Amino acid sequence: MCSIKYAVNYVLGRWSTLCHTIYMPELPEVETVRSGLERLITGRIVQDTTFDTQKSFPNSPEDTKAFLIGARIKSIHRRGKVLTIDLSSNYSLVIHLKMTGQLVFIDSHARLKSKKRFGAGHPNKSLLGDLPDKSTRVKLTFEDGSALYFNDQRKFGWMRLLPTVEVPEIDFFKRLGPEPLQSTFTRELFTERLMRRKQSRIKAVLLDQSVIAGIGNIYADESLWAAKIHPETRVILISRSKLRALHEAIINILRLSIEKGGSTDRNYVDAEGKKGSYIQFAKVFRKEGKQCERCQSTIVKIRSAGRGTHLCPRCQRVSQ
DNA sequence: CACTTGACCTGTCCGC
DNA sequence: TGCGGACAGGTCAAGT
Repeated sequence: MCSIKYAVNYVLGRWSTLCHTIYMPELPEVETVRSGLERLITGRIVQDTTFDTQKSFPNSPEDTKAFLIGARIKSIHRRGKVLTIDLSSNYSLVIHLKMTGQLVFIDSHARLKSKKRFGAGHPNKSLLGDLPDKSTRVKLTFEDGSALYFNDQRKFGWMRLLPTVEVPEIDFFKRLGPEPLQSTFTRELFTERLMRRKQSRIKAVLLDQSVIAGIGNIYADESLWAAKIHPETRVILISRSKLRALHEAIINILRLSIEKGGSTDRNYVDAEGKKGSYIQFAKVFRKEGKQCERCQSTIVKIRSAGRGTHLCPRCQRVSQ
């Protein structure tokens, strides 16, 4: 699979290191996973589960099995980059995919044709091979023989099983900022959230999940390019009109990406039967050395907020 | 308070 | 051909 991908990218003249630097799930990717899972596993009853260690489930193995086995999948929600699967046992599975986490659904009746892989989607050979593989951490088997796998190469992701009523009380959710795609995320709310961090650099603020939920490295860079703001600009120095542009850019880019099924790789898109992926529309992310489509300057890559950060040095000036 | 660094991990690429 | 180091980046904790 890797070699196919390399060949395709090479032939298209779009060589990149896609094979190992895979797009991390941010809000649009997690939303795509959510809607896919909703369609595929809602109503199914968990028959059995296997999991690697306590790392996947801090609950005792006995509790984990007790609250999972026999439970029916009621509904699936997303908040920021986190998924919550509500079960009829009144427990919920809370899942953060972090960078390399995937949820793979395999239907019992047509194994080869209906494999659905969600998440970061690193294109290793297991996509064509069988699961579980060495990065499988959790497997849920349903009563009809279908299964959901949690694969996570780098093991940064986590799952928690806890009473549904306690889900909003976990620290992660308590700290989380507003959902940028809800109608309540107005320009006024956006400005108010940003102004809590007046002296900080805008990129760091956009990545801060307690300010706004769901934005990661890709969408931070893309939004800042769209609004013509340098990532290192301090919030207090950004003009009113550019803040307005940034607010609109965040919403429009996240929406477009969800429409495109997220920024995952070609294989994932094929598995979902969608024609495009958002990353093909990226203007700056991993485009260093290429021309800015607005002004033809060369896009550069710097480090900001400890992350690789892509920008057009002419369109996005530090203070203007 | 703002910012940086390290830790958590694995796989891949690059230079020697 | 092999090996070490850099790098990818979401989040939290600790240090400056």
